[in-house]
Amino acid sequence: MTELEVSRRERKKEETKERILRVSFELFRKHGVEATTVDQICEAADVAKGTFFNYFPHKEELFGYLGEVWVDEAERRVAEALEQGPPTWEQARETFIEFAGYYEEDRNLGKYMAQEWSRGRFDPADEVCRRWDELGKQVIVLLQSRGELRADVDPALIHRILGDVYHDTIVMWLESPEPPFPLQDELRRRLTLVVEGLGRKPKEGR
Amino acid sequence: MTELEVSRRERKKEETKERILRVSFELFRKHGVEATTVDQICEAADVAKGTFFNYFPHKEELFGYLGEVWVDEAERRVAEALEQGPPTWEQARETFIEFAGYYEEDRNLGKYMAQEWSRGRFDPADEVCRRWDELGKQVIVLLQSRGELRADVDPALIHRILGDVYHDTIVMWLESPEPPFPLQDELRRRLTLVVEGLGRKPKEGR
DNA sequence: CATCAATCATGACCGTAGTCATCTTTATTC
DNA sequence: GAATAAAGATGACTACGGTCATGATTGATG
Repeated sequence: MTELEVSRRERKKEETKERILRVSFELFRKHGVEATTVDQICEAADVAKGTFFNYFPHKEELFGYLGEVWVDEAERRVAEALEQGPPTWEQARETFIEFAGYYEEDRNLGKYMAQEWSRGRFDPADEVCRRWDELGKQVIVLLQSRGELRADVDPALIHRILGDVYHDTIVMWLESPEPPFPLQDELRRRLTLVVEGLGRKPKEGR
Repeated sequence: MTELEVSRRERKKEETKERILRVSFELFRKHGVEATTVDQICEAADVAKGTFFNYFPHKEELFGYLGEVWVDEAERRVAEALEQGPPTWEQARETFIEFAGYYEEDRNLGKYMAQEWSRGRFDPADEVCRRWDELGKQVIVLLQSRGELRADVDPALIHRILGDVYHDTIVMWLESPEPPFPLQDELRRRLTLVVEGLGRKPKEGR
């Protein structure tokens, strides 16, 4: 059985990796991320500490895997939305607002993720970050070319500004006392407000 | 000499605290913040590790003192600006843009401070944060009451959005390769763009 | 099956932030 | 000035993330 199918070695590797990931997120959900130590994870996954770091060079690397799953989904949904034809601003906005639902589903983990993002721990050169970034930029360019946003402003700038507000709103929501305000409504409100300066006239004078 | 003037004890305490602060920032400037260990600081300040933590419960606490000096200055400059009469949006903007000069003066330290801010390490309940926050909000309210910003939007929301863009621009500048783009010009550009959605009409149609 | 090379697992070890019981210095009281 | 109490200084110690030389497993080869 030299190359037929996956070798036992490969299988074991996959199993170990899966196991580490599984118990990690179990512990993270139960006790929080900061409160979970690598030692605990290793204990629960029944591997030596060194083994953990063979698979994941840093504790935070674990989240790369979550991110991958997440951005896959995001790309799928955007592509799906685009099949319906070129989007209006409102449609694009709603699509991105829906992604924020992730944070509502798992607030604890979301909190950590948002922090990690804030502190620049997600390497911008990292594939997940690149893809998520690209996704936003694509949509902005498309909206510009459809006259939904003014075309005389650098799309990267628009993207960055909208991204700021998006991110900050989520952080604010994560920090707000229970019960938190409706995240998606607030996102809609803020994004709309800002985008009025980026090519959409306010619907009412001041 | 029971209560006449400060006791030797008090003097020594002050001296020690000052010495720790001084050598800390020396080392931070020379080698960077992350690269400077508490042990090194203690060595240079000639105190035991425990003593350091008597004065500063966390390594990061050192920055509270920088922040205080900084926000004092900021308050002074805003008050001074307000003496000239109620500000236009442009004047207010310029005042705040000038504060960003701090980051240009000491990029290394600025980098760390911005990171710390991003990662929410600055306790919002902390006095420095509260004061800096208050400063921004005051100016927004004033601008609104002068008709410089639309009054039908929650000032806290405007404040937050402008704060996002302000902060993010600084972070982007800190991360940009040398030589960095002109920070203050970029701030002016972005803040203006965003504020157009908050009550100022664009000067040109799209 | 025996041998060998590559790969993977292991836990002792390191550096760093932060804690704590203990000892030292200072101010007070007689 | 000796005794005492309070405040402060100290460094050994812990917890945690991360490294690395070494040993065990696996797959390939004759």
